[in-house]
Order: sequence, then C-alpha cells, then structure tokens
Amino acid sequence: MAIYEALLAHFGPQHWWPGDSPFEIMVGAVLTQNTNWQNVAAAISNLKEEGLLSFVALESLPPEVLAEKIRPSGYYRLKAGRLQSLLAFIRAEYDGELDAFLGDRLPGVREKLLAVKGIGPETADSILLYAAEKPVFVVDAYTHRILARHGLIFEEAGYHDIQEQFTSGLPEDVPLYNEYHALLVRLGKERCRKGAPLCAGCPLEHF
DNA sequence: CACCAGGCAAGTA
DNA sequence: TACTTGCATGGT
Repeated sequence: MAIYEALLAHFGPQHWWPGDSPFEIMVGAVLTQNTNWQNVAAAISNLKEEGLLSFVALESLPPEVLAEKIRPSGYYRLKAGRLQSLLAFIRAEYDGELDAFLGDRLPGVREKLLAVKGIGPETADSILLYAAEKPVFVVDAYTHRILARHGLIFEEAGYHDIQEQFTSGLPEDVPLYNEYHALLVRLGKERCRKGAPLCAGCPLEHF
C-alpha cells in the first residue's frame, strides 16, 4: 500500500483505461497483447473512422477484412481471430448482450473467459477490471519486472503468485486496482524499461 | 542495424 | 512438465 502511495504521489492519477466505452476497452485489451499502445490506438482509430467499432460490425466482418483494419496493432491476422472468438463467445453465452456478459459474476465469468482461445489471464483480467469493473488485479510484464527488480517477488513467480501476493495486502477495491495497475505501467514505460538496471531516482527505490 | 512493446497458444522432447 | 517458436507492426 505504501508503494501505491509513493507512485500516486509521484505520477498522479492516470485516468485508465484509455477508451470511451466498455466495448472499446475490451477490444483494446485484445489488441494490446504484447504490443505498444500507440499501435493499438492507430488500429482502434481505423475502426472508429469507418464506424466499425461495434459488436455487430466486428462479429460479422470477414476475418481478412477485419485483419486489414487492425493491421497497425501487429499480429493482425491472429488478433482478428481472437476478437471474433471473443465476440462469438459473448454471442453464444449471453445472447450477444455485452451488458449481460459484463454483469456476470466472478469467478465463473473469469473461468469462461479464459476458456476462449486467445484470451489469457492478463487479457481476461483487463477486461474484467477495466470494462466490467470487477475487483481483479491485472498482472502484466511491467508488474512482474518492476516487482522482481526491486526484490519484492521472485523472478520466476507466475501470474497467479503475483496476483495473490499483491491482493492479499489490499482491500478489494475496483478504483484502487484500476489506479494501481495504471501506475505500474506508467512507471514501467517511463523509467523501468527492459534491459536497464535499477533506474536512478526510481519512486520505489527504498522499497 | 538490433531491440522492444500493457501475450498467448502450439509444438517439441 | 519445461522449454521453444510463431505471430507482425512501428518506435527508439
């Protein structure tokens, strides 16, 4: 918790997730897999410009056409399939009603999401926290790297290990999880890039 | 030029 | 089970 306070004091609120609607957030969560957000923003912008950023449009677009639209986000053929798999899942399980999916309960909805091909733990948890506003802490490459580099977790720690360790010391609070993860990403992007040793003047240097 | 970015699944031994 | 590889664009 003291780490959270230090990051918030240093960077201020991050106003996450970048995206205007739960649907856009969900799409962004898939497109940002192992990809710079700037490239994702370009892909989403393409969809918006052509009025394609809707459930029905994306689920009914021919896969190769969708792929071309999201090309800047990288792995574009793969991600077109993953997006449509996700939409097909919501169509099948919730009759295509996004709100029904977003309102479904933990932990069942998380298990179902993880069963969708192309949706792993980080993508699932990002959707659950940022689109559905469920109290799920998102662990990503930055979280892992930052905590390992500061000796707060083992380098070999897995997704669930980190998630457990993190949330065990925190209240189950959606705005807190939201801001905390966003702050870790901010720190990672700005001062804790891969390959560099401990950054000088890091807000976490005395933890 | 090499390396990195808000992962995930499939293949190999 | 434990590695390794494919997927791909755009910025530094």
